[in-house]
Amino acid sequence: MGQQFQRALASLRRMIVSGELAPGERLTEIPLADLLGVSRMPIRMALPALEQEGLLERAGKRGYRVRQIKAEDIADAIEVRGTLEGLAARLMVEKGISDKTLEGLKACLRQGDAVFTDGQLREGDFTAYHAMNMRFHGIIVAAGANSAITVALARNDALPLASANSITIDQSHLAQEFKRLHFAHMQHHLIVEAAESGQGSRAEGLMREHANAALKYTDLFKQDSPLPDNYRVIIGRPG
Amino acid sequence: MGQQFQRALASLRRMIVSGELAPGERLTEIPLADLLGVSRMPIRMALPALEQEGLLERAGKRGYRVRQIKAEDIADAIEVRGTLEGLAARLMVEKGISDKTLEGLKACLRQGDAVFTDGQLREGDFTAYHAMNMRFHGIIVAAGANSAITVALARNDALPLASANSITIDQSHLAQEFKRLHFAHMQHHLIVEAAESGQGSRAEGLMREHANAALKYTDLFKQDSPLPDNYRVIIGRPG
DNA sequence: TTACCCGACTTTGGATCCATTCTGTCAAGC
DNA sequence: GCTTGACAGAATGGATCCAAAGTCGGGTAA
Repeated sequence: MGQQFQRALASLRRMIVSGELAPGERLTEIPLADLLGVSRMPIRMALPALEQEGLLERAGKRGYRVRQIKAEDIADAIEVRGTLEGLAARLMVEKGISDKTLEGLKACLRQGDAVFTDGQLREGDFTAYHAMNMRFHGIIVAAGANSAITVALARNDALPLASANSITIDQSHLAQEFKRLHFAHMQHHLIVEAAESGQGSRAEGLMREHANAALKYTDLFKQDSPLPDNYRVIIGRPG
Repeated sequence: MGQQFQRALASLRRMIVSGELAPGERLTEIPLADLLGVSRMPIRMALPALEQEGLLERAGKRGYRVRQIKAEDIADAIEVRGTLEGLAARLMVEKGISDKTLEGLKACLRQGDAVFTDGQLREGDFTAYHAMNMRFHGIIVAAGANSAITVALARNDALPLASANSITIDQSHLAQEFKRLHFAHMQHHLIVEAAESGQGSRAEGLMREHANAALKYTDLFKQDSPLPDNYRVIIGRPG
């Protein structure tokens, strides 16, 4: 759509996710318009969009407030993500996995292997893993060839920490985090192995379990403040 | 939100679902505003909302067009619905089904039994079944107590014929349709039996399969015209 | 002193106006 | 004859204005 609308939407989204707009804070159109230097109109378009994304909720009959994201919300979204991605994995196998898809997945495996085989942490390892991980999940969802899954996942992934497009790293325990991602990558291997063998149901189960690789960090949200400084969030855009 | 917006949204939704606005038809704001007797503003709010619901799609950089709903889209949405409702059923069992929930489900079973036990068709049977069916599915989703499932299902159900809130009846084969619904109701019985016995995984599988009770009618959409006259669609609102 | 009602102010929803951008058509040039 | 470019018309995005609805506070009466 419009330039101003896109800018307002992106700005508000960023301010909410970063905690600049505190959970529970009431948002009214005019102050936001002044703050962002636009008229009320782009704000009026953006607020319902952010409500759709689950970042805002209506405050009574008038106005919106920033939604308090609870650990439970993220855990719920991760469970749904695992279920839907599991379904996609099974459908991918049942419909017959194409050579191109299989090659794409194997390329992801190789890229992940390259990160982990030298056994030591290097600058850029996390972003490299993250990029590969997004591709891996994206390929499976696309190969599931079910439009409703794609749509449902896109909406479910609006909660940043629930999405396969973001990973959260505890920078004060890098070695441990490295092992955690390594384990997740071994799950990638098993998923591809199952898919290649035509084991759709096994692929589904593995994919479901794999979503839990992110679950550990939902505890962080039991505090109502933003993430502690030692955590780093990497968020990417699908595709 | 506003009165005019709600009216515009409802009117447009009805006109799209009924085929009054043909699939592929291009929608521009001013003619729609004139048609509904409102200003452009409510229309401008309604069109993105209908795009979110999957009833419209963007037509290039300017304007929207009515989305062509394919049989495949509905089949996809039904598969996702079965998967998510299955997840809800399992969670309901695993979290411990409450007395109130169980009693609600059993009430649905009794209401359904009342429809089928006298063995003959009566006026209002389909609407009675439909009301019960909505409650049954609603109770299970609510008892799953996973907010992401609720949200995902609400969005997935925007396609009318994919939702548990609508049933489609072939009025030229009423006796056969009666049997079809009877079979679906027997699945309800099995689901409750599994839930009561703590068989979460069995409940999940049954619920998944149960979604297919609606699948038969996706063939109807292979024609690009609206439904034949002998089909009757009953659509309800959840809650 | 407390509860209820009335009024003023704030905020949102709707309409209209203006500017920008896109699209389609027609003509000219290659 | 086909392609490209320019111009005109139309549609959208953004801003401002107006009306209606809601909320908050104060005052009065019980």
